[in-house]
Amino acid sequence: MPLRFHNTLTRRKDLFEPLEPGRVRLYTCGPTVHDRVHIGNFRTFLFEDVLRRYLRYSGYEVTQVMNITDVDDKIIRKARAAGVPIGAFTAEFTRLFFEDAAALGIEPAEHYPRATEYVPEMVRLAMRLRDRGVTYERDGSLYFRIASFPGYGKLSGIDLGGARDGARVDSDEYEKEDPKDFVIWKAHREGEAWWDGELGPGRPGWHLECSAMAMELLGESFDIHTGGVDNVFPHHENEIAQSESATGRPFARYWLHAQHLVVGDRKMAKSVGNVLALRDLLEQGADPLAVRYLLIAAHYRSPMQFTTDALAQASAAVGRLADLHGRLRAAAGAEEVERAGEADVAAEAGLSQRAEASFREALDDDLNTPRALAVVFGFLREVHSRLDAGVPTAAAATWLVRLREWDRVLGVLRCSPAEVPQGIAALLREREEARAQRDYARSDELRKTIQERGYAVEDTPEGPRVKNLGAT
RNA sequence: GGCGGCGUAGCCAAGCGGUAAGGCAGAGGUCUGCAAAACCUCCAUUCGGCGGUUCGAUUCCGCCCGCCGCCUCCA
Repeated sequence: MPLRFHNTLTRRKDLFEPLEPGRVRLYTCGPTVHDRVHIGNFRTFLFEDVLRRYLRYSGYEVTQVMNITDVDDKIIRKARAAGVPIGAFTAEFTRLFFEDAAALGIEPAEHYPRATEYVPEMVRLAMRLRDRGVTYERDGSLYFRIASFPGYGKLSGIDLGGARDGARVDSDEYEKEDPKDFVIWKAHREGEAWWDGELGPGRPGWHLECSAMAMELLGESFDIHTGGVDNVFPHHENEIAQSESATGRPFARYWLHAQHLVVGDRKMAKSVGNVLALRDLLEQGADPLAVRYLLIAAHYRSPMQFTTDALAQASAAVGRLADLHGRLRAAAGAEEVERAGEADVAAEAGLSQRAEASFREALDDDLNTPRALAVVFGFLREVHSRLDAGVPTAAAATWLVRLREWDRVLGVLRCSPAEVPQGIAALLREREEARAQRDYARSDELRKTIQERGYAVEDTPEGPRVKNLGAT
């Protein structure tokens, strides 16, 4: 089954073929660490996480780069306002970003380059552009002349010819030949961070960062470049212009863009004032796995509504998956599971194989996570049904393997077995005794006590089953 | 004004030419000391509206309505 992605460059679903067989080089635009990253941002990062996970699931070795932009206008302004050195300011928000990313189960990328650590590379790239004659200088700043790049606009579809009515022009900028020309190197201004070098005192433009770091870590041409839709223009368009002007080679071959998370019909954004950080939701008692589930439950190219109601629904869905996981684990037994191990595919029941084929088919089709989840739930129902009918544990073991394999991509399964504390176990034993003696009043009272301590008891033919209600 | 996207059941959300996936919520049932879980059944003659193309359209085309994003830093 061929893997296809919707490519912003071609506006079609293109067959995916990496430059180097078996290996994918992926550049994902990361956060600018001037504030806490909100869940709208995380929608994109989770899309990228599922992307890398599915590429690996499909057998590719993945080299992912996610940049951390740790110097820009906003950072400089905010750090100064806070009276904190820029380095300390960004270090804190970088730490918080990694903390939230880990809570959401985002797999670490191979590289997290900081812009401030790649200034020499950026200067080198800027020099290459200058040598090519596609730049010009104004008051110590270096600008890229977009008129020099015939392919300008191929990503975003903007038409260079027409003047831009309604487009505002940054009054802060110095005179440019064309309003769309962009800065490569910003001349030093009093009180701002700056570097010295061949280009004179100043700091790199934002677009230059990504180009330089991508080329440095992935090569001049690589496979996939991703980001939010709001990056298509001008950021990604400019990256292409400067990168391809410098090298004369294609930059990224597949451009994938995630749609926004929407709250009350507006995109979630600081400027709108409707942002929610992961921490806000956790403080309201949300399960990070439910947040993860919710954010990958819609296709990445569709705008997605965020409501607390939808989050509660996601939580219920995650709970059902956890229940199936627990039931399979109990049914299979540790020993069988280990023997079923790796990918005992041949021994798997046809159910698993059919479901696996559908699962891959869904994700091969431009990473259709909602469809993949529908497959998982179809499997869930069928497995429960067969378990109700009393299947042999060997089959349960293969199903358990199947479910866990899928979770390598989805990452929504609770993996901690939720060990039952001693005190709870004692209460459970006591309750079982009461039930044996048909003392149901006592039994119900004990259930209530156990529940107050955060555990739910469910009676099954094989004995009581306990669920950790506050589990993460 | 230019470029792009969205409008599918109470809610979230797939499908995009062959007669509406999945989840949540809801109703009935099986099971159960009770409860829960699980399972079974039901829950959009209909996909913002109006036309058109077609044997057939939620899916293609046109127009209209509502909404959003980018064009300035932005996931």
